[in-house]
Amino acid sequence: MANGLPDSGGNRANGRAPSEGAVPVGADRELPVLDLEPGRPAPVRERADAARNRMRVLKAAEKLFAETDARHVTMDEIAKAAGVGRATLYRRYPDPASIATALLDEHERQVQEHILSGPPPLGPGASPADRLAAFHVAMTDLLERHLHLVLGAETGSARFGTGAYRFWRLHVRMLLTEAGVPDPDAMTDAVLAPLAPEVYQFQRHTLGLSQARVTEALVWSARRLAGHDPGRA
Amino acid sequence: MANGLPDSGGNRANGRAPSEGAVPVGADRELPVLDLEPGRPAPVRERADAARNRMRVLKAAEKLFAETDARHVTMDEIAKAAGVGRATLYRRYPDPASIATALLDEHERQVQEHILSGPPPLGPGASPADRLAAFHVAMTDLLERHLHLVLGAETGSARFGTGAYRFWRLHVRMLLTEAGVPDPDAMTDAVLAPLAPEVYQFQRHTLGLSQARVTEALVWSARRLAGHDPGRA
DNA sequence: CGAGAACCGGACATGGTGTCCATATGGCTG
DNA sequence: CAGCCATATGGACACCATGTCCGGTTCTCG
Repeated sequence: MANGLPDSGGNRANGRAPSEGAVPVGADRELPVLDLEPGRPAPVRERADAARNRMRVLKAAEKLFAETDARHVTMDEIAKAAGVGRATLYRRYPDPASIATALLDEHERQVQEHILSGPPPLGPGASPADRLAAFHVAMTDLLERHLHLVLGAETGSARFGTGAYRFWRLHVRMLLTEAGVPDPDAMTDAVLAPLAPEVYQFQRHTLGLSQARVTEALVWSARRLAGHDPGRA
Repeated sequence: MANGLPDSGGNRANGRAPSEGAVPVGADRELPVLDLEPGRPAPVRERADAARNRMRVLKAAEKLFAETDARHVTMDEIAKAAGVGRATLYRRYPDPASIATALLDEHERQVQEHILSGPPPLGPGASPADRLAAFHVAMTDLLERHLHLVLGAETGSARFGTGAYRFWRLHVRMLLTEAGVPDPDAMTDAVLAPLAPEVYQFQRHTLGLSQARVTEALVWSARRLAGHDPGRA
């Protein structure tokens, strides 16, 4: 997975607000995430040792996020596990969340591409209700497979600063608009809210619900909200 | 507000899970929150200086939560602002969240009482759809008035450990069941998710939506989900 | 093959956490 | 009313995590 130079260029600047304003570092890339250039060869050619270390870091972080509570993974631990110094880590990533984001990036991008140009019902062509339902299926699938990373990357309010969230938001807003839902701007975040990683974790692991039940509940609710409405109030 | 000895007895033990299991301190009180005994006079009589200090702490914390980002309020700041030592704070509250919880407690309790025995549509007597709609109105009202406290108390996954959440969950689950919604256990948390303080804050202050729009979107969606369904799938 | 740039990681300063213990204070009893 | 004991108090301590800096090392290009 971490073989396609996932972040050599500048995709760590995807919008997490560290604390108060003050644009982090490289505030180019205004696009949500989405920047479909398969393999641009990095601005100045990455040094071999740097690449090797980045891979080690990514691999170690992946492991840590998976094996321990992703929300309490620390830069120190990652550095130790990867066998590099902390400063080396900070050179590339400002915090654990951005490492999780880097690991998550390609998976999210994949879903995004399917949404934009894949086959229906996830891609264009189906009815808004069907697309919204398919979106929920895809998202719960993503959550199920990479929950630890999502917990590491998009917890709490950080979620809303993510480039990924901007993308999901745009998409859902469009679907709700097409479906004729009253106030799409206000509805969108309500529709997206159950996909917060904390909610999914609570349902799956505290409540013990199966993935299928969670997914089906969301699908049902998607259809109910965006489906043809035979005379609503 | 903080005049009725809001927490002299033992309501700080309302279920926040600090990190990993290990029941905090006073694991009596298994009830959600709800413990309607107007003014039981505290186990052993609280010392006067203790009472005075607790009031000072509560007042200072309230101010801090309101004036600065509630999620970054620290025990140190509260102690300094209240003019007491840190250890004094720790004696009563394990972390800032539990202080926010204490401040929030009576407001939430009030809503809970209205739900249990107030007039319809919030209280018993109305249709499930109407009650769910009224619930959302009451909740957004609570969020609007005390967002800073909720952000301090129920952020991220902490929300789910709260006694309050258990109560809301029970109530919504019942309404959804009555309304004939398919899998209430899975639906409930999806319905509750948009009421997470981070979501509300994002809608109100990042997006700039009015309270009315947010509320109405939730009300619409509540009716849509729990309303009479002319032949659902 | 050598010079310069990029990278590395140990060390430092800072700030928050949670706990301990000697001291001060309040409430009860004789 | 005085004295005692339990409780409350807060300064100090040890720990952990964060970010940053700088001297030394390693790579790449000419």
